Amino acid sequence: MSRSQSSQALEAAERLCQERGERLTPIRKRVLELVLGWDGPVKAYDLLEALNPEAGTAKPPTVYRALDFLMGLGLVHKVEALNAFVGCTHSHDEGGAELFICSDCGTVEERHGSATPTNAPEGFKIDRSVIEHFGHCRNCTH
Amino acid sequence: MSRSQSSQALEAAERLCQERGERLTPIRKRVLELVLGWDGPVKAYDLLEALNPEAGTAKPPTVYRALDFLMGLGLVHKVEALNAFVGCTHSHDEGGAELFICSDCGTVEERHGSATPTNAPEGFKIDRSVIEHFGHCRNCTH
DNA sequence: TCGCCAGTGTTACTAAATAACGTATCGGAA
DNA sequence: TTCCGATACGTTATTTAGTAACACTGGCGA
Repeated sequence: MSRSQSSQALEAAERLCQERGERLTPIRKRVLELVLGWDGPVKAYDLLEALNPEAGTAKPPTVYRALDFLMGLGLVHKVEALNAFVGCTHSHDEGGAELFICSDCGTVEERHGSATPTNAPEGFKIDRSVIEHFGHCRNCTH
Repeated sequence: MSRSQSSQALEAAERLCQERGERLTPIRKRVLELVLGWDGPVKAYDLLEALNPEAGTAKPPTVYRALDFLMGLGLVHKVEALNAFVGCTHSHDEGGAELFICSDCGTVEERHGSATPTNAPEGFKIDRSVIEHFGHCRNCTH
């Protein structure tokens, strides 16, 4: 993610927290910065490592709590198939993201598709959808 | 999954292995039986536990190897968001499944939707898609 | 009969995530 | 001001998930 996108997302996060009466504490902000600045999806334990030279004593719950918080605000998405996390620059109120993940360069594109699939079982009420496409992005198919 | 579905799936597995020159060994068959007979998605370590009274000394690689084999044949799918596995009674040659998972009763419905989403980034070539919908099935919304 | 190879056994380890509980800080009510 | 409750964070320990690496075996073809 580019620097400008990243800082925009940070500002958006500040605003979002203000609106909702949530606190973007230093740890949370730092984790968000790291996720946004990371090249591709990032593992929780890599975040932990990145966090530690500065924070010193961060342990798994620290980073998982921050990630949970950020996911709650929709600022970070989890890539379930990778056990990894990606930053999100979209302003999406509701609804899940549809992720396109390049297996070569690791970049993740996010789209917001139609919430309801055409072929759901009758009467099935969807709460949350996980949609992750793995393949090769435009740059990597050349 | 009902008993008849389960035994049909087992027969289909036998046939499929025959066709492909693969061997449905006792362990693989037993794991498939367990997955098919399980009530909802099953965790690898639960399979391991279920396996052990009989096999005695099964260890993680045993069950993961069997699951990998069965997934390769499309007889089992992994639910990425749950780190769990479900049996598959469909005969689908290619293409990923779309799963509808009831958070109440745990049942999983499998559909095979349109392979290509309408809103993929330009030039993105999809290899594999993970599509998992969580919610409430018809029976559990009443 | 030899040697390969797929399948399995086994040990050990890495990675991912959470439970449970203690501590600090801050803002509002008494 | 003091106390209280809530929220966030620190810390220890444990559980859950998955894999690497190597040894062994039994069948099958040369």
